[in-house]
Amino acid sequence: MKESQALLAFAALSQDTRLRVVRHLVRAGPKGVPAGALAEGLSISPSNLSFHLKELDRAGIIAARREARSIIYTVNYDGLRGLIRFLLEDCCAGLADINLSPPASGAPRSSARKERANA
Amino acid sequence: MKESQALLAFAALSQDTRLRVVRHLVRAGPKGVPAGALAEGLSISPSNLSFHLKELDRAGIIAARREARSIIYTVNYDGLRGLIRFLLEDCCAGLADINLSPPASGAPRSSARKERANA
DNA sequence: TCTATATTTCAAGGAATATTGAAATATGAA
DNA sequence: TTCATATTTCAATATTCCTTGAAATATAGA
Repeated sequence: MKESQALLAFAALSQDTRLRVVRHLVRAGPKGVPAGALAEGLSISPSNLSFHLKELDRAGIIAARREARSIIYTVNYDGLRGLIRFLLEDCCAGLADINLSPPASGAPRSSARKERANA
Repeated sequence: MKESQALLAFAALSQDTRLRVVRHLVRAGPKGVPAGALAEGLSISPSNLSFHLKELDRAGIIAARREARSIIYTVNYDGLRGLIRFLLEDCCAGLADINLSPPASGAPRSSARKERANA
């Protein structure tokens, strides 16, 4: 994932309504949710939802398919995976000092120790 | 990590200058970088850098310590870890359908298959 | 074809963010 | 204390983003 793509994705997820859309879609799974139901579920106007859906789509975080009169939105798992990988590998863990376990008390030479020592 | 905290973090990382600051600090490691050197390295004005540093700090992504006349900035590893965990657990992988390996060709019932089938 | 439904697009205004340069604060040295 | 350095704060402007409501587009059924 290129940095510019990551910027788009972060921007997409940095807005309350859009984050709620994503979580809604994640819960729904691969079968997806039609735009109308989303707007209902989140209590926002169709036009406003549409604006945010376009943003999420542009960022590669969701996908759309038409089904009769409805447009069904789903999460784009590859897109989310790419963003997580960017955070882990390209952006932030060049140091390998990041693992996902909670900061263990007996952890060896973790930078978190230094931070606490400085507080 | 609360959703509101995640929103702050995404917003913090969704801006070009700030993402560059973070990557710079990650490269520097726990010893950190003084604000002046950061401004030089990124070719932005001290005042503008300061604005963005405050934003990153507010989001819990960096930490600061004073050392004589300089203020040394470091990445806050716990903060970044928290964000990655939010993406993996709280936000997006409730489905467990996300793992970090690239979409394998023989992967079982991955939603990516459905997406390609619909393209 | 005409009508109803589902959604998007567009334009306008309002709100939040980013950039700039000047002034303020904190530290250390002469 | 006075001066120089390192950084932040502030106010003004510029830019980008969000919301709203009205009009446009696409689909399906009578």
